[in-house]
Amino acid sequence: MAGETRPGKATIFDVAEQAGVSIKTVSRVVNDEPNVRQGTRAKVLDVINRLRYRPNAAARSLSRQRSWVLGLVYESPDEFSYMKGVLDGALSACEERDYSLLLRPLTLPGSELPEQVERFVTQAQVEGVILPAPMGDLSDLVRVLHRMEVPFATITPKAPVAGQVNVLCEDEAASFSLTEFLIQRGHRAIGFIKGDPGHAATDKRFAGYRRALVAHGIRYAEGFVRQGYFDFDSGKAAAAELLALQEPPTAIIGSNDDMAAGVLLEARQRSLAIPADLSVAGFDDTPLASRLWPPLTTIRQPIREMAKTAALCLMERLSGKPTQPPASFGCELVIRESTA
Amino acid sequence: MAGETRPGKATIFDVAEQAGVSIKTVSRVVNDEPNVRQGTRAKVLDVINRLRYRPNAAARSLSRQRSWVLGLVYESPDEFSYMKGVLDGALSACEERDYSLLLRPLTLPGSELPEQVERFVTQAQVEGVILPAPMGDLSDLVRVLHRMEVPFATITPKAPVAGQVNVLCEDEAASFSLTEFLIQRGHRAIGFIKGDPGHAATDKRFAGYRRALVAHGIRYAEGFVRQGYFDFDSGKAAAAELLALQEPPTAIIGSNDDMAAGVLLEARQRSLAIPADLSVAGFDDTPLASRLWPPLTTIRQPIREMAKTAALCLMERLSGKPTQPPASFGCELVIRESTA
DNA sequence: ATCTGGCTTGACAACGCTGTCATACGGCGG
DNA sequence: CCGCCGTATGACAGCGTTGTCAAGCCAGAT
Repeated sequence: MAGETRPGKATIFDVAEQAGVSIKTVSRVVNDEPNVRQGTRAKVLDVINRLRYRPNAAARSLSRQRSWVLGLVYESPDEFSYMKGVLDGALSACEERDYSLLLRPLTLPGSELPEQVERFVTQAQVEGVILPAPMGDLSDLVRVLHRMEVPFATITPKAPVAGQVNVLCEDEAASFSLTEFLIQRGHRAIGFIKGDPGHAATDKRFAGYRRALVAHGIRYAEGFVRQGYFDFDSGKAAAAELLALQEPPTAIIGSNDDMAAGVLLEARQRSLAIPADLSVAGFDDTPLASRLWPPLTTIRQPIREMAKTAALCLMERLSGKPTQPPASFGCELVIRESTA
Repeated sequence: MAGETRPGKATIFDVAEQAGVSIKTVSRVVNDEPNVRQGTRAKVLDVINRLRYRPNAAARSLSRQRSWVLGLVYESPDEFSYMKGVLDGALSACEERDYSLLLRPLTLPGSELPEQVERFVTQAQVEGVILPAPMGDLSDLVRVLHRMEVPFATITPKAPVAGQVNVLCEDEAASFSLTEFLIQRGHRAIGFIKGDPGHAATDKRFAGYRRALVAHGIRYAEGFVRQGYFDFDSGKAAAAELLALQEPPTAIIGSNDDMAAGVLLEARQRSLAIPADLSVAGFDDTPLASRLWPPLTTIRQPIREMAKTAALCLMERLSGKPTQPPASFGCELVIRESTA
């Protein structure tokens, strides 16, 4: 019995020859197609194992006119925790279904964005693209994908894109419950730091905050609201303004954990005791939230599952199956020691 | 003039036909090969633009027997900042050279690791793999790659792998200078929390610490050293032990920022003032370091550049060019308010 | 005028796999 | 014994590139 002579990689021809069948039969076995006799199948599988045969992806792609490659286009923030959730979710979906995932970080005010995305998609034959916020709201980007006829899935877009997969979450409700929680703990003067205007979460979280105030008969005061950009520095700066008010708020909500961290630092520098003098809360429940002092009360969003769902739905679409829009994801209030 | 009739995607045949040349000539133009007359080249380029022709990656891979795909195999930690640096660096290299990057997170005590990696590599025709610490030290993994004849690049392995790209950094020297810095600030009782035993950084950082003590005539005390695992919880636990000593250290070095964050939290819970009662320092200069209170003194490692170098060297090797080992990277002491 | 050699160019066979279609085989009802 | 049909199998043509090799052309040398 001549062992494999190791002539580079085994091809479908080698398997066919050693198994005494045609390449087509090998192909059938490899792809689990019907109409192959038990015995034949076993014989082929045996040779495949012996030869360590693995189908060539390029050849398969070429022949089938498919690449099984998904793209993930994102804006890369310093504090990467949220994106890590997206990444993990997407990767997990890809692993399940034998897809590959390609990454494309983009810097945002981007005039060359359409070309960059086009190059990304064509160069690697990307079949479908995942667009976490705020990518799904960039009309340039969406237009390019439409023109190239590349399906995509948005994660928490401002407005769902018609004809595409859109994964949403109960941001407004979550913000409502967080605000309500603070109100129930006795807070009346609650500051709010908005996120980047480009993100849907910004509007929804703010809306939930307002609705909670109204629902509990608290007058909404514009002076307690500041614009931030989802990053530490803007959170710190906003907190500085709020805490410098004549009558500063007794609680501040940051629209994400990184901004809430900024609030914490600013408060510390003003020697405020947390939560005695000031309650602070954030959104996202990133690792940062539990590492700060005191650990942050925050909203946990199932971002990993959301991204996974986005990827899976996208794959369904690519296989031509009828897709129904995924349900909206719920969030969870995580109470820690930064609020009282 | 009949515009493009949009029959799916344009192929090299379409271009050849419209330009009145053979497909081979188009191929020459596309690949910037010599021996094409100026005029011909211009004519072809014109048609390419008009038709928005883009070469089919699968066909190209199949024909050239190359995929231009790199793999990144890593262990995915909660605190992802370090890996984000690796990711950014690798992606940047890939973008420069028109490679694609595929990710493969692995969970570590992994018995199925060899199969997982083999599947990863074959399924997507990965040409070369990047192995950030501690992946380069897993003999199972290295063995599989050797067997499959897949070149790889390690980032800060314990021992450089012969015949492969190895990117190193001056971890020992950095640790020495950090420790020396604390000594110069008057500290004599300096605690040290080691990282995960599987990482090279663990040994090197510890060695630098010891060398600095000796260099300054301070007796090394085993009691001041604790084992950690590069994560928040182990850092906090180690700090708890150190601070419970009869004569606790006046400064504690965590082998990374996440563990230092743990120290900070533990200290806080014991109502220790930082840095008055206790100085704390970390490694890596992650976003976390600057968001904590007080901001951490730490060591900045050029991980992004290191990863980029690893990727670029790997590509050189894949193109068959003679590669010389990259130089060792230096680190930088970042002094913040957690030390006094 | 002929030969030589360097540019240009094109014809055609891979590359490894899947889709299409034809063929062989083995009952089964008439 | 014939025709029919469903299952099992194989031959062969793509899929879109690139590599190989041959051929055409033209200037300069002989």
